[in-house]
Amino acid sequence: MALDGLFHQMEKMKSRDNPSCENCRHRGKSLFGTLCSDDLAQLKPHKKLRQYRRRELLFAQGNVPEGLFCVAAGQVKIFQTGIDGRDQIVRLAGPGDPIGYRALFADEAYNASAEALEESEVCFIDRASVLELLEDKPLFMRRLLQWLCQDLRQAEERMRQFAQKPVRERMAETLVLLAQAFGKKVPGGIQLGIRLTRQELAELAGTVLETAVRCISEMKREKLLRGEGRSLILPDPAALARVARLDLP
Amino acid sequence: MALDGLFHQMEKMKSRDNPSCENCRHRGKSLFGTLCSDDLAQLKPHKKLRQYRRRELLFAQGNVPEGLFCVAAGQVKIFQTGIDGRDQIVRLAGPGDPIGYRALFADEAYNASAEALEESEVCFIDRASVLELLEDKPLFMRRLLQWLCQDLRQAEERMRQFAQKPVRERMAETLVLLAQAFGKKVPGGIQLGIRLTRQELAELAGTVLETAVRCISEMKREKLLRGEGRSLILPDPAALARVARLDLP
DNA sequence: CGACTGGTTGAGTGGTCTCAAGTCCTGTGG
DNA sequence: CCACAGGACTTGAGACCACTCAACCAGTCG
Repeated sequence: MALDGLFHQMEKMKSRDNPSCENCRHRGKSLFGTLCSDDLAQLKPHKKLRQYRRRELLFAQGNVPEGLFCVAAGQVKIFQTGIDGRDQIVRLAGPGDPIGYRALFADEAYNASAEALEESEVCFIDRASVLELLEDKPLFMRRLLQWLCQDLRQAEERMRQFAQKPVRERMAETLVLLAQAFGKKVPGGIQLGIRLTRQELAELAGTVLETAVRCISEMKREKLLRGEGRSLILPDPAALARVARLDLP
Repeated sequence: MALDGLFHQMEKMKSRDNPSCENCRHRGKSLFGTLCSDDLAQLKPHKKLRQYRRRELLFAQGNVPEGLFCVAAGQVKIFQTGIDGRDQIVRLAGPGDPIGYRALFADEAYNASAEALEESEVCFIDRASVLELLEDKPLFMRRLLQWLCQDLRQAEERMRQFAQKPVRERMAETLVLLAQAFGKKVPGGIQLGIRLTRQELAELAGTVLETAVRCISEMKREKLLRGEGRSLILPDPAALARVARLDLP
């Protein structure tokens, strides 16, 4: 009995521990890395952990932000839908990454949608609490500023790539960056640790499904890529990076 | 012509009268809109007004930021140079707009260059003073945050346009936005109040000189544009906006 | 088993880019 | 004021890249 009770207790703690940021292993890197335990405790009642299944929307383009999302586990894609229904993935968010903060702080409707790529757990903090944080904690705002600066640099960088590079190079770059961000070392290369359809790869690289497929097939023929079941392996990321003519790093 | 020259003269005198921000008519909208007169007075010794001639560089990609620029008069283009030497204009800055703040606050080298499009006067505030401002004035940081949010939205928006829209639509959009930002009403339409070469229009729209020229010629044939000497007139901006399939407003 | 989703390939077309003339402006120095 | 050099602009021809449409295959799930 006692044991059973203890076990039950542990289970509860696990699921309630996760929702608390104190022990979140992503805390250091995240937006909340500058907050002390007291701050986090204060934040706790205004925070909910939500579960999302693959394909489920966190929010949709045009909605009004009710709060701030922060990924605890899983992967989320943020994308804009164009006039003809074609989607463009703006960025991917993994554990520790905040979502939807731009619209929230600019006090606008979302101009992108967010969708879980896999089973995900996402923290949600209500609007008022976040804004309060912004008022009271200069370091929080500072961190937020850093985040915006990063995103802005990447967005401008990517804008230029889209304007100047052919699809093949953009696809190579996309794969290299995915490998850097979500890659796992496996014998014989780096495996993409994220589940994306060809359609989604196309939307990342800014092209169309068929063209993306052709690029990937071609790269496989050139031994720059290998397919392992559903996921891709990069035997030589450096070679791919040369194909991409990466100009920053 | 003569009128234009006079106007220029007036502009010059105005800005020569007040190198200090207190009376700057762009103060309200600018980054410094939240600062009181005392703050501005304190800032004064760390501030210099610099003159730039057309084509002159404010800073170059790769440089380390020494401070913050803020346009007092004139026009400045911010652009990135690609691997093959092709330039992409990231944005334009007019009176009241800050320049180079992203790199400064992210503590990185510039990843773009800035060049005066015409005779311009630009305020320069040294790095230490700006960072101090950031520490001491929460409202200043808040304003900065807003600015970053705006720029990020535009960058992401533009990224999608580049990925999804054909050149003709992007060029139409570019012209409409230029008209909104720098247009002057003249009999028979709106005239672009900014001096850009076809090359620069191409770099804004993310294409090549020849293609840009062809788009413009075509639009002239369709009466969507008129050329007045060097500058362009939009007889019917709304029609152009339809061509551009503007999806936000 | 059929419906469905995701992946793959082919054929054809049109949009953009490149290269290569030319012409039109404009600022400059005689 | 003119002449001129050089930059800015314009147009054409050709090649190629990327998109569309269409068909087909391989799993997966009810």
